Amino acid sequence: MSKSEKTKAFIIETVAPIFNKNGYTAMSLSKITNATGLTKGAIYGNFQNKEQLALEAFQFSVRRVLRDLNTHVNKGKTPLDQLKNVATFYKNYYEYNLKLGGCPILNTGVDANNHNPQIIAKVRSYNERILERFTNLIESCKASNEIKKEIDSHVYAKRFFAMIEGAIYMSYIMVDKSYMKDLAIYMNEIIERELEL
Amino acid sequence: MSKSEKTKAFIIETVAPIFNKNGYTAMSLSKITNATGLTKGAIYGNFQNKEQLALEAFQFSVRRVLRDLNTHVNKGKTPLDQLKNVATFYKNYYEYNLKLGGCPILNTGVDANNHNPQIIAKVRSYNERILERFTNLIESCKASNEIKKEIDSHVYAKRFFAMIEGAIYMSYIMVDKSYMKDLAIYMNEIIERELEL
DNA sequence: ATTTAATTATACCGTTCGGTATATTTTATT
DNA sequence: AATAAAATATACCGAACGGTATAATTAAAT
Repeated sequence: MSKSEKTKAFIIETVAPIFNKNGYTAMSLSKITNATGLTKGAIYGNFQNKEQLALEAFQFSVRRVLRDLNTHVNKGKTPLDQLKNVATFYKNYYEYNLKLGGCPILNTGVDANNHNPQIIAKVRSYNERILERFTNLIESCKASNEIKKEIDSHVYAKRFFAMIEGAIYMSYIMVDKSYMKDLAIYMNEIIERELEL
Repeated sequence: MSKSEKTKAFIIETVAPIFNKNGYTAMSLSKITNATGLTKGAIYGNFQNKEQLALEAFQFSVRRVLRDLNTHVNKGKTPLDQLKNVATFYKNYYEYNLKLGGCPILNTGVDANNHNPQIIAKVRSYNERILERFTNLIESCKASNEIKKEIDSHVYAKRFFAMIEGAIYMSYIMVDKSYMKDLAIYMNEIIERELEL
């Protein structure tokens, strides 16, 4: 790992929470240089421009979430266990993202919408991947004979994803992690009541 | 209605969508003067500063939503009808807020969080009012013997509100109003399956 | 150890930022 | 119609904006 690769990574890690908390426009270069202790020369030596840095900072934040979500989900032995692990992952999501200043998918999505086409395209693409992952999980539950065959997996994937983002919004705005705790409970209830055989 | 009251109202109406789409920081005074066709003199003659204008623009946007929601809910004859009307109100919420550039409660909340204490306090206060309204509606359904007495009205108020905001987020980010359509269907299902006697 | 290349710091660019003092225009009052 | 008051336009402020050219420094290669 070269020197520049290290500082590049350092800049991204340091800037990611600023971007996530303040959004693109309010993430000024002075905030970036102050937070990193570096000068503009170092920043522009490692990134094309502010937008490129914002994009990589967002990717850094969201990849961490997706990696940890995936790790947690994969601990489940059967597809149904894995689906239920989606719910339990979000149980502590409020605390999990406190340092970052909230969920990058929610914050960056709302911030970039109507505003920054390149970044919102990335958000959309990540959301599609997550939706696909949820859909496939539900389909796998059908294949393993753990849930009802007549369930529309895409409809439920969308419902779960929307419920998750809604709970995240509420918990961070109201400073009340109980939204995430209840989401885990309720999602599990839905799976057991509506999906399971 | 005096001249200044008219222009003040005009400025707020014109600026509200800009603020809702771009957020506070990106709502620059040049955008404001361009959109209104007025000069800074007119703006600062009617508002203390940018923050005050942003606050009044947000209030204007959210009051419209709350007024229309209330009107629609009140068309229900019984409390249960009214509760179900909450669901149907959001069925067309995507189209309803298209011109505004999305839901002010979602956009302004996420934009102002970690950022603007005064505005986020307003968002929080509106959210509390909405939560209270939902809770009271569910309580009324109990009083009119339309739903189960053992239902925790506060828990369901929070669930519904979170589901609503989540669906709004998804619909606007993914440019897919089906999230709102399905929310209306699913919320109604939940009421009938889990709440009703 | 010297040279070369990569990396970071400095100083500056033009532009835009939010905000204000004052001049001008428009509206209301007499 | 003349005057007073209110509302808007103009011109400007210092500061901060994103970005760049170049100088200084540090790291890697010989």
